[in-house]
Amino acid sequence: MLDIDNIFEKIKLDGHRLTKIRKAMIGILFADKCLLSASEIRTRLSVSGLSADRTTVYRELGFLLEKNIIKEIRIADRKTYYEIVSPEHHHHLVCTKCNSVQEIVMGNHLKRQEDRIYKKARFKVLAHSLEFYGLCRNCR
Amino acid sequence: MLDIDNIFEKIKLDGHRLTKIRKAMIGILFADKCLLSASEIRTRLSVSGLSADRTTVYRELGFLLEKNIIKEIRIADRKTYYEIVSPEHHHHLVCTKCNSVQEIVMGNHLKRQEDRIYKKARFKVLAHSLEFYGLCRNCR
DNA sequence: TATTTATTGCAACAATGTTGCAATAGACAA
DNA sequence: TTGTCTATTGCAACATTGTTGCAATAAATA
Repeated sequence: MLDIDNIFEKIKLDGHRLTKIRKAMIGILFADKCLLSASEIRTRLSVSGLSADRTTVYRELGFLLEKNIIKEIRIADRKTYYEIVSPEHHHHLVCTKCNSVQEIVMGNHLKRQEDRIYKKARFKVLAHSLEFYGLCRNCR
Repeated sequence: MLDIDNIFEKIKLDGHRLTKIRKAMIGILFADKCLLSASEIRTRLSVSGLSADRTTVYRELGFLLEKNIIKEIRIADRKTYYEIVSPEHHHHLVCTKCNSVQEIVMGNHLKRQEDRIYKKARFKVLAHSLEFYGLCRNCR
């Protein structure tokens, strides 16, 4: 899932259509390495000359989520953000001053915790969300 | 912050009033050890005979957040939940089948990661959010 | 070019959250 | 107990996010 053309191909092979809006949305999410909200995506679409209804954007996000092309992230500002699924599992460093977001890769420390949770609480962890909030290099 | 009466006292010492709704909301959040949404809190209020406007509930939640009496948690169902601030830092195990939520205490594993983040990315972590999703003991 | 149906836009709705303003009710003093 | 002050509340009105049904449109293939 590194190349945008692989994504396009996969969608077609699954019997779906490569519409202008779909291609543009994937392109926007692919190009922009930070987190984007539904309304931000919609704004970028219209900036690039493609006006899409709110409904369409949400439905397309649902489609891309289902296809595991993007994933949803909720951070402390109460909004829902989306990002392209990347091969490397990562977390986010959210600057509470300038709102910038960086990615951070963290080894398998959590995996060990999850094993412990299973032993201790009999709870089978299938996924987790971890975000760090603080001050980025520039805002410190 | 273990005793509800300490909370009441602190509020009065700060020059604020102990209204029926305020006391009831703190009582509800204090009694219920799981996460509650704004509308759930409002429902519980009216069940206990206190009808409060939506606005009032949100304003009171804002007040309690400011006073650091409660904190906000956002989990993957897109809702915002609240819980009493407890002395022990903990995380949540959210069952994706029955929606139950348990707390889990995790030592200082993340602290070590946060030091590493500072050294590596020059990002000063001030807070984090970590939730685990999976199947609880009963739903496995 | 014609056909099929996935995708889109529109209208209408639901839930969550916010703001301004006038009315109400805690807390305290007399 | 009563009066005063002002923190708190309710109401109306609004903004944002997200969803659903249905008819119109436009990709993909023959």
